[in-house]
Amino acid sequence: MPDHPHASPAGTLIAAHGGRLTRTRVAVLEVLLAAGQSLTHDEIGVALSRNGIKHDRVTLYRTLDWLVGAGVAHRMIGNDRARRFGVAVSGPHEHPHFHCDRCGKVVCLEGAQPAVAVSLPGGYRLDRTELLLHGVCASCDKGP
Amino acid sequence: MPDHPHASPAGTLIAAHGGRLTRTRVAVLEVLLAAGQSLTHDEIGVALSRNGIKHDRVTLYRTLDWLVGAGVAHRMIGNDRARRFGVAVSGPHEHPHFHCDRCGKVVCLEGAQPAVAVSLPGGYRLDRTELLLHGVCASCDKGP
DNA sequence: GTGTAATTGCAACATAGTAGCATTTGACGC
DNA sequence: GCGTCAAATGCTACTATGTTGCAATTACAC
Ligand SMILES: [Mn+2]
Ligand SMILES: [Mn+2]
Ligand SMILES: [Zn+2]
Ligand SMILES: [Zn+2]
Repeated sequence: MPDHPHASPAGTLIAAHGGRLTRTRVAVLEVLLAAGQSLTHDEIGVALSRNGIKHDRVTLYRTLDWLVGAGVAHRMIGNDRARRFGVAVSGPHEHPHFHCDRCGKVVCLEGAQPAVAVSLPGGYRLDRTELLLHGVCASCDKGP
Repeated sequence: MPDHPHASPAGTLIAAHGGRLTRTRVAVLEVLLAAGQSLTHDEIGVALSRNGIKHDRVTLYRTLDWLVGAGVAHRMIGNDRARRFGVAVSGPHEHPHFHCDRCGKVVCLEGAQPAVAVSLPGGYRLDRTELLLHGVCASCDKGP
């Protein structure tokens, strides 16, 4: 719908992955790019509305699925059973994450995943490792 | 309901944590002790039924919550959004876990959690770390 | 045995996500 | 620009997983 959607970094990213340039797709990716942390489906929906983007719940789910499938975004499940989405900056987010066990917030941490030396049972195939630090975030630690 | 529920390891464990010895509680813990892996609420329910233990869905949820609160069991969330429960053998399961991204199965791995040297943002409090290995389990790798 | 708080069972509710299908639209060739 | 058509959308239902409120039951201390 914008005159030149390709002009934005979001549009470029989407096009680079062979996806159609749709209003919701671009808007969602812009939200993810602007966010400093992983966001839930709901949080993204609220952000879209704030940006004046009318959208459907299901379309948003499908848009997020597409972004993940295309490798543009990554998805992780929080202790609150909600999936959170973020831009996949370099590969499938090979960095540790912090999960706030109070509010569910997830933040990406700097630094590489530690080298793992764990032996798997026979026949098991390893795809990737994930290091989670669980605790309480700054705002939850203060607040009630 | 059994004549001497204290006689079983399950009964002993529950009593040691100051909990009332109820039929479902003992039966659930026995299922967890017998399982070689973490089980979902549903899988535990099926196991109970197979053992002839009539039970209520909600009671099972509450029983599992109690076991986790008492530190007898631990709970983790899988990529399929289902919580899985296992006996907490030594502390809050300080060992790595393997998650099958195909069927959701979770298995506890031997070995200790690697020492982590990640710096958290200011004000964040770290409670525990969790190392997840993602991949495909042996049965999923064979089967369709 | 009795009293009482913990536990259960049931029905209703909540949240997060998925499926089917008719309608709309982005991209492509002209 | 214009027609074509698969990809994407917007609905409406539906599923899976877990929670709440409350009256009835039960384990256990006495
Ligand atoms: Mn990340
Ligand atoms: Mn474990
Ligand atoms: Zn928090
Ligand atoms: Zn599997």
